[in-house]
Amino acid sequence: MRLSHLFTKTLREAPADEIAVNARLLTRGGFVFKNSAGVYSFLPLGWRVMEKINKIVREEMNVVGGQEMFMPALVEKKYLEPTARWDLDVGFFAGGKEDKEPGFVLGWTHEEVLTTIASKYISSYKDLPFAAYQIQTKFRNEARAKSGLLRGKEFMMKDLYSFHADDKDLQRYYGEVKEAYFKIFKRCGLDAVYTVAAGGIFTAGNTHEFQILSDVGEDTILLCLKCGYAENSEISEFKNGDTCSKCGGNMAEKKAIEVGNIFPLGTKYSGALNLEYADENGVKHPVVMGSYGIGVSRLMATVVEVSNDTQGMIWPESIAPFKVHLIVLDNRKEESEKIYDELIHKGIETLYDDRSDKSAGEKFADADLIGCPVRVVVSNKTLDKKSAEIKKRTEKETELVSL
RNA sequence: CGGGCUGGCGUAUGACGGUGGUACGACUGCUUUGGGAGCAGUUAGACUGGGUUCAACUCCCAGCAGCCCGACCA
Repeated sequence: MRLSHLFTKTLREAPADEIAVNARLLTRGGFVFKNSAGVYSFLPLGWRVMEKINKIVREEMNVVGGQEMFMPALVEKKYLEPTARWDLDVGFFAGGKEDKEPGFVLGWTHEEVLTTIASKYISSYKDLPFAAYQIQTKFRNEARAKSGLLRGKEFMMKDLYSFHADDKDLQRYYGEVKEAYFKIFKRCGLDAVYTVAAGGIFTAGNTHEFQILSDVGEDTILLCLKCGYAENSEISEFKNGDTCSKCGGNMAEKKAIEVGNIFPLGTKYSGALNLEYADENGVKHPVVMGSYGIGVSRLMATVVEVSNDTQGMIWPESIAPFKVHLIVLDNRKEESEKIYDELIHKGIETLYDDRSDKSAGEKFADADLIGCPVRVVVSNKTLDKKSAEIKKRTEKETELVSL
């Protein structure tokens, strides 16, 4: 991609009304555009990052047998009435202007929708287990959108749902998804803390969250500094400084960003929506379910929050919009075009700053802001030595490589 | 949803209640290219609606919007 063709531009200053680091940097870099509070567009650079994250998520979901699908954003009343979730004050209700009552809600979760679909196809123990997921925009009428992309009214989520014959099989699968989640966050450059939490409006039992330690996080967790056991403060009986009941270590209170969560749902939804299967003896049982979410847009913002410096974002290679940011100085276009073609030919994703009306300093500043892992400079200075200069975003030193 | 703060070009600011300026940015052209270049030209602003006043960007009220705190929260 040539910077001269990219329709977005970097901004020298962040908008006055963005405080959160993720929103300031993503906006300045031209990754996102705030349309309304808590409602963002993903611009070409931001969408590339989003799709890289989604690709990682897909790969790991497929490893645990997740079947990708796509469900409607418009969820009709009849789906949520059986579980008494239609009247919850969570979603944006939708209907025609002349309708007396809204007939739909913009989907804020899809347990009921998929359970209803599954009930048409699942009837025997032979049909179980299975798991399906989607990556889709979710809509929640947040009373208070905040912190840039960390809490929005509209956001990207990966939601996986699993269906089992019994609780034992659910627990087996739950463990597999847990491991898949750790891999996803690791591949995105994040260390997640597995945290015991409350079920909220999804289940009566405990659930588990994946938390990324960060002072801007809105969750507070109690984390054992020795064994890593963690509980969300909303259910924890630990206090800062207490002794860990698992290993005797020290429990520390930490702020964290919740990037994922997994729920052993049991039969709450299958029961309400008549999703049953017949066992080997022909006896019917409700299907046992689990659901598993990752806020993928929040994940992107979280990476920015934990990986940046005064100059800009620092993307891990796995999700960077481009691997290489190629800069040409002194108008040495002929040479830089050749290098660009070569990089593209080798399949190396390259953002090429071919602009001839920008100063060297501005190009460097933009490269630092956008935060691709490797910067390559071609200039009189490097070409005199028949070379190009390479610098990693995470390092200060540059090195010359011959052409 | 309760509370607070804020509301003027993209950003930062100046103007006593009396003709809305300036700097940076952005745009056009030319000259430039190793850390946000130079010259010239251009662009663009008082959230909305009421009220007070001879006169409102300025004061008052309401609404709206944004941010922040809290409540809430897959």
